[in-house]
Amino acid sequence: MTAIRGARERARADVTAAIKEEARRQLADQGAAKLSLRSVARELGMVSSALYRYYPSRDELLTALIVDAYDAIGAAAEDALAATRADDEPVARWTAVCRAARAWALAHPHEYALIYGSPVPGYSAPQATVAPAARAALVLIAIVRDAHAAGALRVPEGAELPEEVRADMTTLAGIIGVELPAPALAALVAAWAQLFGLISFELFGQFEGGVEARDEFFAYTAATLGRHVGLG
Amino acid sequence: MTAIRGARERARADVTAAIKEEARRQLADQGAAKLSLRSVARELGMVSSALYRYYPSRDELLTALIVDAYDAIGAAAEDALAATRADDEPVARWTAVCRAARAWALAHPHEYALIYGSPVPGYSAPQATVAPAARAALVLIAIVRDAHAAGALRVPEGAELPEEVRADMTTLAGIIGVELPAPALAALVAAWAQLFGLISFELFGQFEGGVEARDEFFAYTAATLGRHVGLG
DNA sequence: TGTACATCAGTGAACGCGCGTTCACTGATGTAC
DNA sequence: TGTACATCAGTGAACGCGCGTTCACTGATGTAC
Repeated sequence: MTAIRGARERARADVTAAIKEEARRQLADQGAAKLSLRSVARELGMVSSALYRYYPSRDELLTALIVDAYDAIGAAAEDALAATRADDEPVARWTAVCRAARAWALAHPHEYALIYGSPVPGYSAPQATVAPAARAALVLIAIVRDAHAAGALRVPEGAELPEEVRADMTTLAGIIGVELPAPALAALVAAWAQLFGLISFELFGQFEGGVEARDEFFAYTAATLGRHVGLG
Repeated sequence: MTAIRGARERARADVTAAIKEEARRQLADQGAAKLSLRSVARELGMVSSALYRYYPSRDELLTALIVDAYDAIGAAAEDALAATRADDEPVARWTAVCRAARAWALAHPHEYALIYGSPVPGYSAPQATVAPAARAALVLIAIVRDAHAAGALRVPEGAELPEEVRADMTTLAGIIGVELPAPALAALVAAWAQLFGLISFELFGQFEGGVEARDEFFAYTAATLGRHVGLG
């Protein structure tokens, strides 16, 4: 009876989801280091060993949360892009996406720290996290690719791109299937890292006592960053 | 007898240093999360409670390590600057300092993560860490200040600086006692965060599979960053 | 429709681990007269 | 120089905590005939 089997499977899916949800709640509250299978089980009124029917280890649960976090910030970036109009200035679209990423980070500091902070000790990210991790970056890439296709991308001026970096960028362009001049892609990769540097510094307290108008500072800097990538 | 009192005090200083040294060794090996008073004591052949004669709690020991880490990367930056010549191009001096910071981070990943990664859960940085934290940043500031004094600093082009940010930068310039136009200082603060964004992305594995020629990519990007700050 | 069997979610106890911190103590080192 | 006292580093036992994971089990849910 597929309907009855469906019932059992649905129950299983429900409990799996409840476990992940409670785990995410504790992650958001306390951070990854404090997250334990036992406390998740306790909160759900289960015995800790029961969780092993759903996740074979703490690391697997952590992986699920990491994937979710990458997906969440990726979705936030995608939504922000979708909310702009195709004929907005590229740099405006860029800034909108940057602000969305920052807003998500400020709203979910522990989840952000889980994916962009120091690696969790003893945990090494499995293959399953690679694709979700790229999601937010792909949104930035799309903006630049569109601008380039529309002939609205300036070539980044400055020093000659080193040969090895040019090779990396050519390979990378092939992998992600996007046609961009190597210097533009290099600038984009750098900007991507720099964007998260800004967010991390703010979130991890390095701006404390130096920068008070954080929203304005970020918006201004993100726009500057977009212009350095060649967006007008 | 000051000589005899000196002996007891010297012994105390020795043991204090040995504890910190062993703690740093374990931090470098395993990361901050795995660092425990008990294992430090074990390694030193002491009983765990004996450490409390030297550090009143684990957090105090952690604070000492944080201060040391900031001091170490600060010293690396200062040394790199001192190794350049005053008549080198400002952007070359800038790049040298950036590379030194990166080299230190690559050589001391766990110590780097302790100060620039996610905050340690349940630990809040005391006042004592503020001054050492600024040390590396002051080196970058000095380069830009010198260039400005020599009339060799371009004013960052681009959008008008928002009023609130201008105010922050004016205040900040006063605090650190440096005469720089607000847009230049804003670009500098942004570059500072972005520099550590680059280092963190590399160290925490975000470049995995995308950027292989890391040395070249970093050097190129650091130079570009310096030029964006207005160095020529 | 009814019965025998298989699946599988959840239980409860246990293993073995390591942690930070407190406390009463011993015994060596230093101080004052 | 010698003696009585104070300081203080280090000991060892204990408290109380929480963790991840394993394992034999019960009993309800689903399956096959």
